[in-house]
Order: sequence, then structure tokens, then C-alpha cells
Amino acid sequence: MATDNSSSSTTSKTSASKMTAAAATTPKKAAAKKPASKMPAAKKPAAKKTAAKKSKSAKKTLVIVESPAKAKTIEKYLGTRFTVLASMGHLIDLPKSRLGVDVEHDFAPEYLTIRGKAKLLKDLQKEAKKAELVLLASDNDREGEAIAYHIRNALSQKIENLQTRRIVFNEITPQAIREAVQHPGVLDEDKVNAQKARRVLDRVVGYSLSPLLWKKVKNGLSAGRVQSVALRIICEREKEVESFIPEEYWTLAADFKKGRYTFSGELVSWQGSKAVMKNGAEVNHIIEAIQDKPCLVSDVRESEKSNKPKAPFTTSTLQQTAANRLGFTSKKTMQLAQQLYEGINIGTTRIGLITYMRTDSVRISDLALQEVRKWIGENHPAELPTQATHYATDKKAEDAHEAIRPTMIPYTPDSIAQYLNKDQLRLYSIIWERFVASQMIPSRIRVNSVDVAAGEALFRISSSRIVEKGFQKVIKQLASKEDKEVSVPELQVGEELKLQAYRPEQHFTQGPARFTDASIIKMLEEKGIGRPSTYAPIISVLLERYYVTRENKQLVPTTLGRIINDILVSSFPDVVDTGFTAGMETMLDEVEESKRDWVHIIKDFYDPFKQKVDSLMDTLESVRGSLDEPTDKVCEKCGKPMVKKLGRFGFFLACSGFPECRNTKSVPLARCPRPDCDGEIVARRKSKGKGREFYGCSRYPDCDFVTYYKPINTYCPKCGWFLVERFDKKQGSHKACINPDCDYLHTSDAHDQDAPVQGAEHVRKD
DNA sequence: CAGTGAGCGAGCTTCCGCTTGACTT
Repeated sequence: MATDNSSSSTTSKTSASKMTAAAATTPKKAAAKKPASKMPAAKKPAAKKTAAKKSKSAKKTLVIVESPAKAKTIEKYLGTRFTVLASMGHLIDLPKSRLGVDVEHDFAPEYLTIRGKAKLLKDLQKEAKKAELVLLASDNDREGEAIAYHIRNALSQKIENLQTRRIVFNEITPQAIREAVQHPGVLDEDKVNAQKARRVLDRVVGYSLSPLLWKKVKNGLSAGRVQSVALRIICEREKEVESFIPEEYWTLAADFKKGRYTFSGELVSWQGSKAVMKNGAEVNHIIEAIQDKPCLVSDVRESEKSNKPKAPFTTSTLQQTAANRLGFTSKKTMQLAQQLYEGINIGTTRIGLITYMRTDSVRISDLALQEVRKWIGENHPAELPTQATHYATDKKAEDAHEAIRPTMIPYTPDSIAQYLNKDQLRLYSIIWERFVASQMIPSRIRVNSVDVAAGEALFRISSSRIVEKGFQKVIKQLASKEDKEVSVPELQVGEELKLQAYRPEQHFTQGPARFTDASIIKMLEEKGIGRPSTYAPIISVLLERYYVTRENKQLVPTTLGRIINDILVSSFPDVVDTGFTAGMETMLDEVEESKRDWVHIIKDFYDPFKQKVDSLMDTLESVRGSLDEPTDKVCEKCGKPMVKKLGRFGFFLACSGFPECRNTKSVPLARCPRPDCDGEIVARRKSKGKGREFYGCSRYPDCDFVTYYKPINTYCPKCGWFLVERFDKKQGSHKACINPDCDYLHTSDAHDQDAPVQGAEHVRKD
């Protein structure tokens, strides 16, 4: 058979037989999953003929993968008898401008070459014609199977007697690639059908709900299985935030002194039960009762805690950590990761520094494990565990790629810092640290807890000391604040401590936090909604449609977002639900297992769904006229109130006397801080909504005040300039004064900072 | 650094999931 000839000719006989043996003992996913006998029998003789006729011309094998960076690597591994090309993802899809699904005839999809991909497809056809065999090597998941299927069909249309086989591998290592090439299989039609069902369902849902919104709310809006659930989650959290009523509570700290040490304890119990202080009077009552009582050490406990390193990054955890630790948006993280993946010039050679960045797996290739263990053994021998640590990948994961990890462990962040820009280096550092740490031993911490009795009050002094750094030896960029040690002297039971001061502090209970890029992605991934390639775009689409805004890294729904969510939740509660995707996935699994027919599934959903959409098209009351939000601004031209409207370029203020009065202006975000300027700071963009948003004075060019930091409508108590959103590693997301000559900084913990201090006779140290 | 919204009623908007450019800072 032609395929056998071509594959065995690529590698030496010894290595070929070795790998076959390995595959037999440890059946990997890389091996063919369907028996080769499923291949159309009619093609076999033809293949033989072609091969016989041109056996001397050394025809190549064409391998088609999705990513060009991957193509380059694989070509290197496979050698000169192979040509490796990239499809750049899907080439064939439904038309954009119409439904493209024949709902009358078994939901037959209308497949077209994606706009802009025609040339690429032509190139593939050209190379396929020259090739003896085409190996479809798109990703080993549902979408990859569909890509392979579409490519095969497109190529077969133009090329007679085309020989194609499907190969899969889950890691880009020489062994895995060669093994895959030696065990080609065939397309999994059930998997292709599952993708078809997914695609048709998403199209039908999206292209039915969106027009309903156009008619009832506003042109150009959108809804879909994924984005609408994300919006719902954000809206529901916002309701919790709004309905939350902060409650006052107090804490009481006691500062002690022994020798050169000063340290403090927290009141944990009063009169034998847990200390709860609702107001200042209750705290004062306790302080008065214990004021002249001695402070005696009543208990000393010591325990040891071990901290395991975390699993290497997936797309989701990378985006979360980069957002929390570096302040990157998901979009920025992915752009930087793409750069690291595609390659950075190190000296004279371009090197892909990380593995593929869109993955849901924490799996690590054996080769990479060997390399990282070698590096740890050489650089931190005491921290090398006897065995490699294996992390479990989520059950729902498609597992087509490895975890995100550095490709070259010896390229430590420090050693290649000069070749990377600041943000690339920061992202590379967390990827490198997280991966290397994941294969090192845990850190051990000694936790100390000392109880001090003062009358009927019990204070607890907590401290910790790192006994063994373990994996933390390689953690620098990722080091957290709470890793710092608190030093407390040796204390004995019965010992009396010298009290310096009692320190009462007022607090308020904190409501639920709004979602950030990090937490919404975490939530979506947990619910199985969206895929690694779509997490960042989901947030982008909600922002672009003005369904949510990002304020101080928090995602806040707009009025428009709430209106849309209310409509969708009341009309399609089942579709706009996290359970909908879960149910879909279950059905797709059954399609993949050949247990169910995808057309029936879609039909069962579609008929009642379509009926509901059609009836709402007639019955639902339009909110088109009531989208404008009232404001307290007054039109300076006619005195009528101004309203906030959403236009093509975002929100703006317009006179409610329209069309008699056509006055419009930008939404003011803050007062201009320039002396003698009565202008307002408004959001601007370079041209036609392109480029990064900046914030300038409305009186430009009379006043040229500009900044890239977004103003919040709060002013500095020190200098009166407006405050802005800032982010740095030390404080994370926080408020800061825009005045460069002013040092006023806010921590994000606004409640504590802004709370009025009661009980003034007790010193409040800050 | 300018524009945005209504209506004349044409023709358009939209989904999720795979992938990079070709554009700008």
C-alpha cells in the first residue's frame, strides 16, 4: 500500500520498528483511533497504480496542520520527504450574510470557502496535486476533525484519486510526530457530525436571537449561546452587588513588645465565645474591662503546613494569573503569548519560546519532563522530587495540546531578558516559573499560634516561618505578598507580655466582588462555556457592543446590557443558561459515540425555539424609544435636560429637545484639573474609533490636558485633581491621583481607608 | 478633535470556534 511505503521510507528501519513496539505497549492517543479498513476500498488500487507509475520521481507527502508555527517545527522533525503546510484554522464555514442552514431539509449546512481563505486553499490544492499522499494533521479535537474533513472535501473536488489519511498527535515532539505519521487513520465522521451539530446550533441560536434584538431594541446587537450567558452572569452578579447592604463590624488588635520585637495579636474570643463587635461601643466596653488586666501567654501551638506547587498553565489559568498578577487583559495576554509562541530572535536565531497557548490541558510531554527534571537536578538538586509530578487535566478538556510551558527550560527569564520587551518578559517569566515550579518539591511552612489572655479576652498572635523553600526557589515574578514572614520572639506559656496599645478598627462587610477578566473566565471555564480560543473574544464582544464596561478592571453591565439580559432571560431562560451548553455537550458526546443522530437533536430544539422567536417578533413590546438614560446635565443651548445615548462611537450626551435642539457633547468623566480651565475630561480616540482610548480636555485645543489613565469621578482630597485607575504589581488595581506632583495613593480597600475613626481615645496607627 | 439620534423605508447588522496577518501605536 502506498501509505506504508511512504511512511516507512521516512525513518530508518531500526527507529521505525522501535516506535511501533512502543506504540503497541503504550497505546497513545497519537495512534490511529479508527481501523484503517474503514478507508474507501475503491481508492486502494488507484493508489497502487499512481505509486507504481511515478515511483522514481520521489513524490512527497503533504502534511496539513492548523498553525504555521507548528508547520515549521514539524517540517524540521519530518525531513525532506515531507511538505508541511498550515490551514490557519477553518477554511470552510457557513456564509456570514445569511443563515446558511436549510431548516426545511435536515438542517443541511451551506458550506463556503471563508472570505480571504481562497488563496490558501488554492495553495493547498496545488501542493496536494504534487503529493503522493496528504496527511490531515489538524488538531486532535472536534474542530480539528471538521477542519480535516473540509480540507479533504475541498481537495478531492479538484484532484482525482487523491490519497488522504488523518493523523493525530497531542504534543509536538519528534517521537510523537513520527509515530503519528507511521500510524495514519481515517476521518472520524461521527466527530465531524458533532461539530456540524454544534456549528448549526450556534448559528441558529445566534442568527435568530440577534434579529429579534434588532427589531425590539437596537440595530446591530447580538446574542448567542456563549456571549449571552456571560452577560447574564455579569448582570446577576451586579444585582447582588447592588442589593448588598454593608454591615459594620470591628476588630481589636493588641500590640505587644518583647525585647526588640513588636508584634500584634487579634482578639478572637471574649467571655469564652467568639468575639463579635458590631459597633464602637462594644469595643470600648471590652477595652475598659481589660484595660488594667495583665496579658498572659496561655497557649503556644506550632504546626507545619506544606504548600504544593500549582499545575502548569492552561489558557484559562494563564489569563487569570496574568490578569491578577500583571494586570493584563485577556486580550493582551493572548497577544503576548502569541508572540512568544511564534518566536523571538535570540541572537541570530528565531526561537518559539512557549508551547501552543490555546489549550485546556495540563499534560506535559515525557520529553519536556525529562528536560525540566534535568534542569532542576543541575540547578536545585535538593528540590528535585524522586518522581515527576503528574497533574490531572479537567475531564471536559479536549486535550489536543500540551499545557502552556517554556520550550527551552535553560532559557531562564533572566538569561533571555535582553531579547524580550518588558511585557513579553513578564509573561514569559510567569510561564517559566509556574512550569519549573510544578516539577519541584512543596515548600514547608512552620505556623505558630500564640494565645494571650487579658482578663476574659483572648488574643491570638499568628506567625509563620518558611522551613523549606521548595518550589518557591524559582518563584520571583509570581511571588506573593503573603509569602513574607512575620517575626515573633520565642514565647512561653505563663509569660506576661508588655502591652503597648489596644488598636480598635472599624470595618464593613464586603459585598460580592464584580467580575474581572480573570474571574469571569474562571467561571465560564468551570461551567464549560466557551473554549480557550474564545475566552478573550467573549469579553471583547461584550465590551464592543457596550453591554458591559470595564471600570477599574471590573466588568459592569450597562443599561443596554441589562435590558438585553432581561429580555433574553424572560423569553429564553433555558437557552441563556449555563446548563444549556452542558446539555449540548452531552448530546454532542452521544453524536460522537454514534448513539444519536445530530439532525434529530437539532430539530427537537429548533421547532419550539423558532416558534417562540416568531411569536415574540410580533408580540414583544419594543424598547427602542426608551433606551436613553436621563442625566442631571442641562443643555446649555436650550435649557432642556440632556440624555445619555448610545451611538456608533459609544455613549454621548444629547439634548432631550431633539430634533428641535441638536446639541450634543461627549460624556464628561471628570473636571479638567488645569487652573483657569472650566473644561471637562472626555474619552477620545485617535481616528474613527481606532487606536487606544485616551482622555483629554473638552476645551482642546485651548487646553491640551491629556492622559491615558481613565478618570474616575472622584477627586483627590490633597490637591483636588481627579483620581484615575492604575495598576502595579505591589498594589494591583487601585486608585491614584493624576497629579504628578501629588503622592496621594488609594489602596483598593476603600471601606477601611475611608471609614471614620470612632473611639478617638484609642490611638489608631496607620 | 468628528461624528453619533428620527424619518423618507433600501440594505445592512448577527453566532461560535479554528487560525494569523495587515493594519495601526
